[in-house]
Amino acid sequence: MNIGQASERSGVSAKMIRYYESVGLLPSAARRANGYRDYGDQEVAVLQFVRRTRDLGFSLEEVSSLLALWSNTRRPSREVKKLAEKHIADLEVRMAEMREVSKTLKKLAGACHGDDRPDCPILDDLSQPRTKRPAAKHAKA
Amino acid sequence: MNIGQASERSGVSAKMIRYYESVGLLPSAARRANGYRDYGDQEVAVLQFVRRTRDLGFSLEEVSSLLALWSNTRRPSREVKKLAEKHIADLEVRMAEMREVSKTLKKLAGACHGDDRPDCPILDDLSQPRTKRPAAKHAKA
DNA sequence: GTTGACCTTCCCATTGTGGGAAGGTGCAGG
DNA sequence: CCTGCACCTTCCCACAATGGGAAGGTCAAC
Repeated sequence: MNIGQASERSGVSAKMIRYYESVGLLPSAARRANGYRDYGDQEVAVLQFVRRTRDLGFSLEEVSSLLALWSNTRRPSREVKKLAEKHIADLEVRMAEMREVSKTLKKLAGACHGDDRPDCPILDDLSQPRTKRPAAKHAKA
Repeated sequence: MNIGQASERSGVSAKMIRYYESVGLLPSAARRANGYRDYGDQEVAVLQFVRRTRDLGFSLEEVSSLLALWSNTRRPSREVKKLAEKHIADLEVRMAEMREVSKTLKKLAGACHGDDRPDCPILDDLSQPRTKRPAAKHAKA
């Protein structure tokens, strides 16, 4: 089947399928005489796996590792679990950072009248030379 | 003072100061005869404001709006509060997505022995053609 | 006058995705 | 047979925000 069909069935855009192939996440697809990529059910299954793994927030690098484990029938489940737990820990860290920020903002927003008047504790806080805010060293969130 | 000093005092890297200027977040800095950018306490205060606002996770576009409000003494605090609340809502959405994913992964990881054996509920789940997983439509996290 | 610490601009890489151009292919209808 | 449309191909650009680093100018101290 063509890439369009594979895209539709897997939920991965054609653009992304080509990209995944180009960065080596996926093996080079078979080509037909006209140069079109050709996919079978097996390939679609892989794409679906990638899609779901991405949906769970794993990076492409992690997806790559999971794909390798998936296709290795002698993998130790330990490896898989380790990746999952690392990702969970990652999520927890980011959620904690976000929770801190959210808490701070809620407190500030709660103290702001939010009317026509210009005085605003939010801006006041942002103007503080040094804050006692939890020092979000790398608050990506 | 030079950009290095301003960077140190504001906590914004020299690289970023130049970048912020280049994208119009900050006005063009004054230049000395030798072409070096020149900063005063006022500029450093702005940089600190940007830094703290970024630390709270606002995008550069939002920082830009907040800067404008900050320097407008006749702003309605309503505007500021609105931006803060939008950002809070944003965080809540992302945290909710992450929580879902985290919950799913914890359940799966909990069911995986994590030893030398290859059988693994995590991979099994990722292989499911269609999951009942909360359909994280755009789980960026 | 040389060394070293600054500064300048410019380009590249990151992560993952989409948009779009320019051109080939293949099928259906006229 | 030709045209049009839908599909495919590759290639480049853009995003957001940041860092790395090259090539070159400047300045102060020694």
